[in-house]
Amino acid sequence: MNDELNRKLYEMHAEICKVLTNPKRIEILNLLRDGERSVGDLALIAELPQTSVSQHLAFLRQKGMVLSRRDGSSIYYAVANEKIFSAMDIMKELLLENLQADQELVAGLAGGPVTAGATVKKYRRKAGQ
Amino acid sequence: MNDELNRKLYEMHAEICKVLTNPKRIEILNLLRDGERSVGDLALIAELPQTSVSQHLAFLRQKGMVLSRRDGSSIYYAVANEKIFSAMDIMKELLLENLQADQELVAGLAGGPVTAGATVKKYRRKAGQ
DNA sequence: TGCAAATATTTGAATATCAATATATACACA
DNA sequence: TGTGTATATATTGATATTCAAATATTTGCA
Repeated sequence: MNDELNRKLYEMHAEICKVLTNPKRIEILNLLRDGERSVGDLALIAELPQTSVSQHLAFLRQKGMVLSRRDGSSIYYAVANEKIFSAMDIMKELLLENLQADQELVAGLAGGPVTAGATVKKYRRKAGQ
Repeated sequence: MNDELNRKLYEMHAEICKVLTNPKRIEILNLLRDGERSVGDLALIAELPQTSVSQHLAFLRQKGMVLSRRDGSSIYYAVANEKIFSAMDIMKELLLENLQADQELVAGLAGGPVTAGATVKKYRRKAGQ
């Protein structure tokens, strides 16, 4: 019955996560951690072309992740919901823990096939490539 | 000095977040919430072609988000780090809160331009489109 | 009104992603 | 060894994303 609705929800869920899949957007969001900033400031600090910053801000705005406020000729952006930082932090932790696991895997392989085989036998991490 | 390294980190951070930007991957991850499942089961439950499930699992595996274990002719997948669920949950909360905010905005606009104007004056939510 | 600064939007080319199809591999069992 | 089942990989065409360059809009101020 609400199969259709579920699918729609998954789509929206995936869609909003796209906010975090561009390195420049992540950098911009990080710059907004300690409060609002103007477009020009963001461009200056991140060393990005204004037009690029503006594009990413438009995207973030369209997804409801940032709010904008005009003051004179400048426009200030702020994060709409601080929860985005929690999500970012968790994903970063995941990234770092994965990197660490990979490193341990490599170290294990270097230590000889016998012990290495034992540590990766039950579950396979990153088969292929 | 580590400007280059920072950029690399942002890239990897953005890259790992791609795990969450496909509705089918989100559904698959949700199915793994209560433990491991075989590829066939996942395909059956999610009503997706096996080849599609396999592709998404390969992607998740390549990003280190799932581990696989072979048992006979079946291959069982499990989430590698439960933190991914926290990130998913937060993003979903964000989504729902945004939907709610939009709804309130619409309700405000329907209530007449005077009060509506007052509620959205300071910060702008979703300018354009 | 006209000009400059700040920001936004549009456009096009390169690249990435997706789903579907076809093909390949690994295992179990006879 | 041969066959069937489970899973993986490769390819292809359609669609989406990205970046940068050009252009447009808004505001402040002379």
